[in-house]
Amino acid sequence: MSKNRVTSQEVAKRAGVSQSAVSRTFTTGASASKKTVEKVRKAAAELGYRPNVLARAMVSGKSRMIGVVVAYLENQFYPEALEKLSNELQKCGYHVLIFMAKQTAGHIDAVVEEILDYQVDGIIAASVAMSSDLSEKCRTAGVPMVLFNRSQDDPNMSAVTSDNFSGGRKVAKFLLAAGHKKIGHIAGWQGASTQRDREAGFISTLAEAGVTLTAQAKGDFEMEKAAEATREMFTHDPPEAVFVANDHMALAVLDTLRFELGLRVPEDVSVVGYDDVPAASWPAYDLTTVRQPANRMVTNTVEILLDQIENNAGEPRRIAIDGPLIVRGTAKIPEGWTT
Amino acid sequence: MSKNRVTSQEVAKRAGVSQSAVSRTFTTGASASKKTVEKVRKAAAELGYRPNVLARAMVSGKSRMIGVVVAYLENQFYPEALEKLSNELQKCGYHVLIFMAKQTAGHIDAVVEEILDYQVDGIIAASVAMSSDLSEKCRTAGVPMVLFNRSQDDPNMSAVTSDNFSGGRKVAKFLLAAGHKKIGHIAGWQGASTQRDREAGFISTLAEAGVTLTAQAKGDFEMEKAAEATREMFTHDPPEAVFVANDHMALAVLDTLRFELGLRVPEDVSVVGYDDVPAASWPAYDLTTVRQPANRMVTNTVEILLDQIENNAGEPRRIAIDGPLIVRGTAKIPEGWTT
DNA sequence: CTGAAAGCGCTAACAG
DNA sequence: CTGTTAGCGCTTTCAG
Repeated sequence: MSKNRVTSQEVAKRAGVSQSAVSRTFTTGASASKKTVEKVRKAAAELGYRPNVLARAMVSGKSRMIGVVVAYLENQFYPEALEKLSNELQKCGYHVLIFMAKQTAGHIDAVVEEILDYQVDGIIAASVAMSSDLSEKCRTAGVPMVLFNRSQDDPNMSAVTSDNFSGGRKVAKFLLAAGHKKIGHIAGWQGASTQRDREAGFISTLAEAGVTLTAQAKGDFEMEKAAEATREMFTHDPPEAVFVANDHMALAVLDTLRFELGLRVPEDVSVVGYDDVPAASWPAYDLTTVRQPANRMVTNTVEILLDQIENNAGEPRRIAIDGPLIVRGTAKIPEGWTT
Repeated sequence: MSKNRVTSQEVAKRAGVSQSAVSRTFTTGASASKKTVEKVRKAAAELGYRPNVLARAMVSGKSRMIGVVVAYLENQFYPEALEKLSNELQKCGYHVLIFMAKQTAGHIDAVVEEILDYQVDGIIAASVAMSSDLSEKCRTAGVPMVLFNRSQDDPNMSAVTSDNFSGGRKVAKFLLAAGHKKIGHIAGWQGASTQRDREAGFISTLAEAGVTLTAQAKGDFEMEKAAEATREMFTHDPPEAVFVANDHMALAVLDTLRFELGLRVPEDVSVVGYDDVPAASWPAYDLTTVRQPANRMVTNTVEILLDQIENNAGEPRRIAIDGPLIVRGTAKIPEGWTT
């Protein structure tokens, strides 16, 4: 039951070549004669040899591991993103070392330290806020980091998001076009840039039309809190329409409205979410929402990170990808609405 | 922008001790005088030193990484399990290297090879079938593996599942007690032990009561296929009740029944699922189902694996944890039914 | 193109 | 308890 990994040394002996010859045939970009390669491959196959990635990492300084920090796996958007991220990275010969973070500031610091201990080549921070201290630490450690679905003021931090401001605008325009006047907003966690940007785009566009929010509440991106916010909001002076800061909360809002408060959607109230998670398209919800283009967000994230790693491409980049409003059944559709 | 990691050597110099002294103060179970430890800790803190996990892994033969193979992240059961798994492992000082597997046989082999390349200390295979070849390979490599939510005939492979046979029985008894006679089953992928066991428990219990399935269809654990299976099943000779092999499919079945076929649940048809994923309790679905005790499954999985790793505990273990039937609103409740 | 030799950063005997 | 000495398995100069 002891570790029985075959070493390059053993392969070398069997192939009748030096250990470095073995290394060369398994190192891309190293030169070895056809004959040598052949002998080595044969011996390796017979022995079941595969290079030890960790040993390689030690000397090359490249572990081919990417640390991924995630916080909200209950929100369907993240498992989906994680899967795509992992697949994309796997395709490029990297692998994901995963870290669950609690949203408490201290914990994230600890988590990043741990990640760094593993000598990852890069870090993807999904849905977590990074202090400048931390990003500074990663920079001095020479480990590039890109924020996924969250952006930071820090100008030398790369970030990929959807265009949340524009998304907020789209929702406002849609609701306005439908003739809604009394409009509410159920917000996520204010510490999140996504929340702030969506809200800013939403409110400013409303303001341009002379409309002010009649109700506002915080759901902190949690279902239970969103349900509670809904109860409160609809007890007093119910709005005709609500923009919920993400789908995860919107599902709870919908359920609360329908099954607890006995309201009809969209007849009594229009609801719009954000993300377009899988559940948003399930008939039971059929949620009108703004789509975050997960595929493109992932592709861009990986591209930026690998660029940083492999080409040491200097400038941090921040990308905001535009996503469409997906019109479904939870919000009144403006007359003559197209697209 | 170059890697600037501080080494134990540098810490040693600054603390005025040998490099091994530094190693000792950071190695649990090594002895160093209070004084030395103090000096070293101080120097380390000033320099921001942290041990390089990979280097440590090289010499100790322990990477403190666990490879986790996952296939169905769309099914809410898995993100939940993954999160718990990762947290539990993190608590024990291990970290998760994640691998997405496609269900094609060849791909899994390749994936396991890659995992092994990273010198993981153990492997958790969630929802994937392992060939005996593969498990054999892991065994010779000295890397213990435990199957999560899937079990294999191979007697020297550890596995943790819920008691799927018993779960299937519970569903059958419940449906029978409600007086249903025409009963259908929408199955998952037959290659999965979970599917086979749930079905066996279900059908055999029905048989004991002299009841035979009036309809049967395959959904392969996919929503779209489950929806298609539902359409077909309810077009001809609709059953009064259906047992769907997991919640993920059951959600699609419910939507198809209600919004496409115009049937009322549970008035026209009773539906029971399996897993008790988060969405099952959302009011829009309110699905009656059998709970898989994710927490206990995870705890057991980690315990078995670490036991194997740290104590080289020989015998493979197979655990099937009993889960309760969660009675909610999608199935007719038998008169006088308790618990 | 190829082998010999020098480490990557760390832990684990081994003497003292 | 402490420093010295070997490596872990591999890539990468460096001579040939």
